[in-house]
Amino acid sequence: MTTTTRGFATIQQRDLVNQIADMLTEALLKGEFAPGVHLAEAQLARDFGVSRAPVREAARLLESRGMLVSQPRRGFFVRTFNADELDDVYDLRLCLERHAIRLLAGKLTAAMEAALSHQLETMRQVARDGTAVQQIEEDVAFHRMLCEFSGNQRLVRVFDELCHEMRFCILLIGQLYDDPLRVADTHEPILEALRTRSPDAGEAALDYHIGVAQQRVVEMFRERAKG
Amino acid sequence: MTTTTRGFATIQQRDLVNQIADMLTEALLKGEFAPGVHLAEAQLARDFGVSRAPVREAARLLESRGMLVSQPRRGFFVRTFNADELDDVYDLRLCLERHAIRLLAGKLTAAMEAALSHQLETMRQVARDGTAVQQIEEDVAFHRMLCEFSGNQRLVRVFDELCHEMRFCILLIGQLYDDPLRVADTHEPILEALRTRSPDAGEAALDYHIGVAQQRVVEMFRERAKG
DNA sequence: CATCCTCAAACTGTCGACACTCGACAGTCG
DNA sequence: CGACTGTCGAGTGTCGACAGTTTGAGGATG
Repeated sequence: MTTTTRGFATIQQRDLVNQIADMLTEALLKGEFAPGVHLAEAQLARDFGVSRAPVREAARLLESRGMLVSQPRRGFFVRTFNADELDDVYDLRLCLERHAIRLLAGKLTAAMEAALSHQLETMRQVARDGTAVQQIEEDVAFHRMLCEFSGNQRLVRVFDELCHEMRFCILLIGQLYDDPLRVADTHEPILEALRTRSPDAGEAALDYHIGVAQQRVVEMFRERAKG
Repeated sequence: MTTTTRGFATIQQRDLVNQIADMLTEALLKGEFAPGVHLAEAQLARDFGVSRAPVREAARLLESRGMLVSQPRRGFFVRTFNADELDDVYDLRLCLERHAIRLLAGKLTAAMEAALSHQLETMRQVARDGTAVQQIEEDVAFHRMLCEFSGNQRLVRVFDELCHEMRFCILLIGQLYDDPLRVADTHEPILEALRTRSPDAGEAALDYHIGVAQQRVVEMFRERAKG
């Protein structure tokens, strides 16, 4: 949140490209476009009431995020995931977070610990009275903090990319957590390992935590593909 | 394959966007644009003899690859790296390759081993009578194989992104290897560890190999920034 | 009935044009 | 002399249009 010297919030003059990208992203996450379907630029441009140029650029943006794919002279299509690709995403995510927690264990500050604790509390809160989307977002936010606090910004960027793809798949599945409060609790061992500055315990906790999620999500995704 | 009215087979007309992206990439890697410099769309369009639209899209592509950055209403600028960012890239790369070699150790086939051996031989060849660029490319190719053979395609994609950035920095530095043949040889322990299916030895070999490169490259980069 | 061909509609790739914004510079006022 | 304002050129954001390509339907053909 930036402010001027007078305290006004700066005018957020976002360009059309980002607005369109956000709206497309939202639509994709809501499942309004079936995987593999063709997105016609002209049609989208009409829908948004703009010309094709910004739509094209927004589509390129989403392509770079792995949500769309393009074929020359044929245009953009909604990215299709198969269970193996999703498995790769989780595998890579685990790789990143293990690394992050190993780095973090050696440099955890009181402020970081407080932030993580607070985030865990937020997760428990939305586990009780929040939507499924909120639960997922707060969950992601916790893991993102681990990456941020690791100090490797490049790692955070990749993590964000992977999250986009995971969200995409998860919201295709529909509801994810059967017992959100229990899911929130399974983050406690990770934080506990960090408190004791133990990278090995941290890795182990992560392995378990993400492994369970991976198994569950990929399995559900595989089922959905059949049905 | 398109043909002219005269019936001559014309060169496969690749997308302008990709052609421009490739030429821009090449120019960037050659250091023809100083880091931080502003790239004017209209000027580039004139240089390439095309309109601004494909230039814009190519620039977006390079932005997603981390070689350019854009500011709203101001356009595209050549990405500036600082030594810390480069350090992050190497750190992440090591993280990926460690994971790859761990996966690979459990599934190495004879064909994979042969391919890696062959690549190592190629590296020795260009170490004797190749250019610095060739040496770097064959080196990268070896490491890329490790990622590919790991079986995680998503990991390969991230590796490729990181390589783009590393090339970008390395060719900014200028010459890298003082003794290319020795550098090629330091890949042998990695392959040897794989032959014995030992993930731990593989990680250790990688840690050493990449650690040395990281230290050297980042150090040289830091020096260059001062001088 | 299956296959090939023709053709029109739809769509993408590219272009040139216009409006608006940003930054620099000179001029004005206190 | 310093700060503010008006103006101007450069450059981006967006648009509508055109040309060539892809697609799919429907008819012709074996």
